[in-house]
Amino acid sequence: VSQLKNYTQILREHGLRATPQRELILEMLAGSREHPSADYLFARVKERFPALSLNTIYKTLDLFEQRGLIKRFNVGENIYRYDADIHPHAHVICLNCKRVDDINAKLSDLTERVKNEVAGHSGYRIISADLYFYGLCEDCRKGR
Amino acid sequence: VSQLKNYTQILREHGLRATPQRELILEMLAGSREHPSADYLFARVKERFPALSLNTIYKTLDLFEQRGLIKRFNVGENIYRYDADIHPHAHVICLNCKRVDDINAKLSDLTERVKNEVAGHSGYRIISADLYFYGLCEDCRKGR
DNA sequence: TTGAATGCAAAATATTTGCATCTTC
DNA sequence: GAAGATGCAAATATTTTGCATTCAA
Repeated sequence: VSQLKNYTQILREHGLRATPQRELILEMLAGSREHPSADYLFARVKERFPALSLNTIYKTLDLFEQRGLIKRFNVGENIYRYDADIHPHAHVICLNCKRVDDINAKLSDLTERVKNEVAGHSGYRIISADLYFYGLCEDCRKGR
Repeated sequence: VSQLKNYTQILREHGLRATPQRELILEMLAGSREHPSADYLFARVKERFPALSLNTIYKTLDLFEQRGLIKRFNVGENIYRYDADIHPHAHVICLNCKRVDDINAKLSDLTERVKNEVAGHSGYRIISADLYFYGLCEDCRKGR
């Protein structure tokens, strides 16, 4: 999602009504590197819209995903996380602090490369790929 | 898990008491290519142990995973699935019928290869990798 | 003004916890 | 016999559904 466009415009371009809640949810996702869960977004968006319901968060996120605005995924926690960066990219998860980071930019083509390799050698017609790497982040290794 | 050993022996080798429920759960996992969920295992094991509780399934599966007997994972459904094949290997998931298959044997080293590639180029110390590929299985493509 | 979005409440799904009883070693 | 496993019940966590009210276009 381009940082230069305003969110009203982006929503309309995707055939969605521009409500203040939706704009803020999208803004938070686009401005976050944390791959937030519904619960986390609910808490943050509720600060500005105290009457907000979790229902709105879930409905909005589902809709955004259906229109291709965001991606929903699961790193193995049985919690959905959401990402405004829909460009295929792999994730690294810290087994200690549970943070979820994007993979190093040097490996930005990894997901596509691996997907293409599998596509030719599988009984399936492959449409997408999700790659997750588990380990220890720098902070946790240094005991921070 | 070797097919030749009996499950009593395998459990004891892993420091676990051999109860009939555990033996059957392990046998079912080892004999299945379906990557079953807790719920599915519960239904199947309950056929032979009608008093079985879901609690036992979950406790047993957790324990098995802690001892390295099985692997727990999540293909993006918010349901845990379990696999007695602990050898690192990628999975392909049918977006239509939701079946979860192991990747083609020709690509058996894919997970390790990709993991090693990432290990050198990441701020993380990488310990493991999970690769998921989504698409349409042969049956669904042929409209079966 | 009208169809769609929101909020509130309840339900559904999956998993975890507490505890008494029973079983394995 | 003692530590550990099982079963039953209740609790927790996350997501989904139903419906009346409000809002965007």
